[in-house]
Amino acid sequence: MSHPAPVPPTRRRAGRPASGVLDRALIARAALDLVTDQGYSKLTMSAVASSLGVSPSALYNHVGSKQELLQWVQEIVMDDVDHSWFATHPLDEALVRWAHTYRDVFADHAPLIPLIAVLPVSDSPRLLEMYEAVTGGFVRAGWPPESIVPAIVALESFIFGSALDATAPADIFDPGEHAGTVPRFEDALAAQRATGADNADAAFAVGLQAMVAGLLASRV
Amino acid sequence: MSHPAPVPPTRRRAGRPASGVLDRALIARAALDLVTDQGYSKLTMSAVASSLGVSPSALYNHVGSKQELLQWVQEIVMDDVDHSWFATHPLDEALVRWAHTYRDVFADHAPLIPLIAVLPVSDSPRLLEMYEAVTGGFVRAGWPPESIVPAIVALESFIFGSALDATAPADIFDPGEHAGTVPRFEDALAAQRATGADNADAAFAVGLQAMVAGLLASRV
DNA sequence: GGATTAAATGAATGTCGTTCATTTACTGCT
DNA sequence: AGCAGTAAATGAACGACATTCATTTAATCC
Repeated sequence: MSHPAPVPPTRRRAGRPASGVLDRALIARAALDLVTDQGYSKLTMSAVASSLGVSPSALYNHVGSKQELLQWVQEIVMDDVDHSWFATHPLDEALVRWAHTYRDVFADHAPLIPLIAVLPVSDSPRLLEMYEAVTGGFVRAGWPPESIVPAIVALESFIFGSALDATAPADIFDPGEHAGTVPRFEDALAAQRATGADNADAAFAVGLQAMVAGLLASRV
Repeated sequence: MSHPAPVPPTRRRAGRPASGVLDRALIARAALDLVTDQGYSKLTMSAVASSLGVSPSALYNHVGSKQELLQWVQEIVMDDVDHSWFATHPLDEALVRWAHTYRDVFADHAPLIPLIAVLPVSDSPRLLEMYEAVTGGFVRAGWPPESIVPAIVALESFIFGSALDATAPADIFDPGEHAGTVPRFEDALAAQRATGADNADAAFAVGLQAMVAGLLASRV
């Protein structure tokens, strides 16, 4: 999981080092590793710098801001979203596969969601590549062009929301001190709990099914 | 919109003031006003304090943290979500009404989304009240109890995702420098644009229709 | 080989949320 | 009425952070 920390035992003296110490790939990788084993709350510029054996200000020779660094992380992480099925499978199956991998990736990277939801795609070639693949799936299924983007955005919205939801504690719906004041909700909750299924997972599965079916049925 | 700033012209001296200066309602209101006319980026404890004519540390006699203050804002804002139709209208109509108001509210309060998506409902009586109303709608429509909570969560996930999406700039999908590399996507984009409809709004409408129809059709 | 540029250090800055010692007034008890 | 305890202000201070800047050193370009 985590890479060998390339912290040199001897302190580097000021001035440009003989061999390049940093570059975009190294910094992005260090950030991702940090996130992977310590979470986003520990992702600070200082922490990234120290894991690279470098002072924080050195990073700014390569990256403009922490925001930009987060975009680099997003780019890497995006690789785990599988859009390959759009070229080979029926649209509904491809959508389900895509949505599941997409949601799983961002459930592990929830803090990126508010970022990516608002990020211009031109800043992220891989995002663009993904959209091209997904669009291809709709086109091959015979969808009218003007309905494709809204359908993708609707699915993505559900995916992002579900990824956020997946990070919530399991007992989030426990009425606590207000028990008894919301009887129907408590019934429904108990019945759901009795199924043994994880609530977030069940909601995602059922919602995805519903939306895909609903979209394909209407093909507005 | 914004209330008269109750900043006293004369500086208060240290020590407990004769008449209560702060309370929960005042602080929450000040925060909401600040957000309403300056946005979340300007919502700092200092700004809230100064709009109340008080020093920042004074707030901490009433609120435990900024997080908690955000929860107070969320509670107020939640009032604009309309769940009244669940008692009076067919389930599908009530869901659409509810979802629209819910999404509109949080489109104006996007920074609250990551908070509420993970907030224990026991911390928010109004949230709980809303769930009771929504659950009532499903019950009256004859839904099996164990399917209700997942359906609500699925809809909520879509709503939160759509609210985030609504805050994105309109030209977010412009391929920019990568124009030409994603032809099918660019076609779809152009066709959508030609409809004249706002993309986020179209996506929300079509996604909501699809999910509601899909859910009601399956009633898992 | 000299000028320019790139890339490091380390000190410094500014913004925030939050804590703490201190002061003052309200409240409850006897 | 008087006193103890608590509540609610002030203002100074702290600790994280992201970010900037002056300085130093090495690579690169002409």
